[in-house]
Amino acid sequence: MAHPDLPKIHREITDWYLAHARDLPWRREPAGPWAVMVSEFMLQQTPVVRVLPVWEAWMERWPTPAALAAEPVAEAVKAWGRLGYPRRALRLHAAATVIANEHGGRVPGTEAELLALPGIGTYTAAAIACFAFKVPTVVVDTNIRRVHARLVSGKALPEQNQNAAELALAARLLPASGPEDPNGTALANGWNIAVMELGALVCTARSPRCEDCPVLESCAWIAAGRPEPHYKPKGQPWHGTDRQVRGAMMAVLRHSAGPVDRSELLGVPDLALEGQDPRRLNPAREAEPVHQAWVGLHALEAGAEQRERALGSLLADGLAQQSAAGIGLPH
DNA sequence: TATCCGTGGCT
DNA sequence: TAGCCAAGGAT
Repeated sequence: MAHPDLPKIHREITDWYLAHARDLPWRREPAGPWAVMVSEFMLQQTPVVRVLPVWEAWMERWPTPAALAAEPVAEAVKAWGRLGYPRRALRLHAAATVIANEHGGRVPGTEAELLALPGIGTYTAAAIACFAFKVPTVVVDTNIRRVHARLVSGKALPEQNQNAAELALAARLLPASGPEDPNGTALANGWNIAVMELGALVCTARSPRCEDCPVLESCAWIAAGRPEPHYKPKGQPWHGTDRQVRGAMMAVLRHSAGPVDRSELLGVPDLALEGQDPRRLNPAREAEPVHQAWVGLHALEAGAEQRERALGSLLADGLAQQSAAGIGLPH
């Protein structure tokens, strides 16, 4: 698409958004910056449908950064549940603590300030600034990159690593300010969220619903005959990895009332103890999450060395803490 | 810069 | 079914 009719594309995509956008709670008034920030942390690499219930409970319990900062980080990790990447819970709690202590309890509104907070990188800083503070900035996430790659560059997928050219393209595509919107605020905000939503709902990675696309006629990828990706995406191994072991250990820690015995967490189950530990082996309590978490951990094929390594990394990350009582969630 | 970091639904 | 993929960040 050498000379895209940008005003036309802007109108088609923003009109599509007005008609088809999901009604997400962090987009509703009066959802404030904290609501947006919590959603952005949870949405890092996690689908909306899994975030929704956790976000609702989180905002109910911790309606402000100060409320979260006032509680032990273990509570954040437990409330994070099974969203995955629990380090995000640590960082959200840490960011809330900085906000409470250094920003008067209010989420800062500039990208530079946001970028300085733990767990906030380029994307999240831009997203919070744009969505919560209406800053007309360039937002680039995986959805937006994919839409741009297809619509403008004629490729099936964006490059594996985001590069300067993509950022420049995103900046070029941003609607310019007009007489009714001198700062370009509403236009930029509406455009960013609309393109992201289009990528999430229509211009999806695997089975794009091109028949529902508002800019099908302008799409360079369609014009090129929908060529295949020019590379093979790298897989994300799981079975047998340290991550799998860490996940199983975290499940045990999340569901345990207090610290657990280190050797037990590492075990290779001690058959002599079976039936004696009410936390994990009492048949009457089989249905309890903590029991299932223990069973899941012990069922892994990982050897002692790998379990040691996984636990060591959890301790190093601050997701687990060692005390005289054993291994528990951080305080 | 390449790799690591969870979880589960979908194709 | 096995792999792919999801509003990334830190190192």
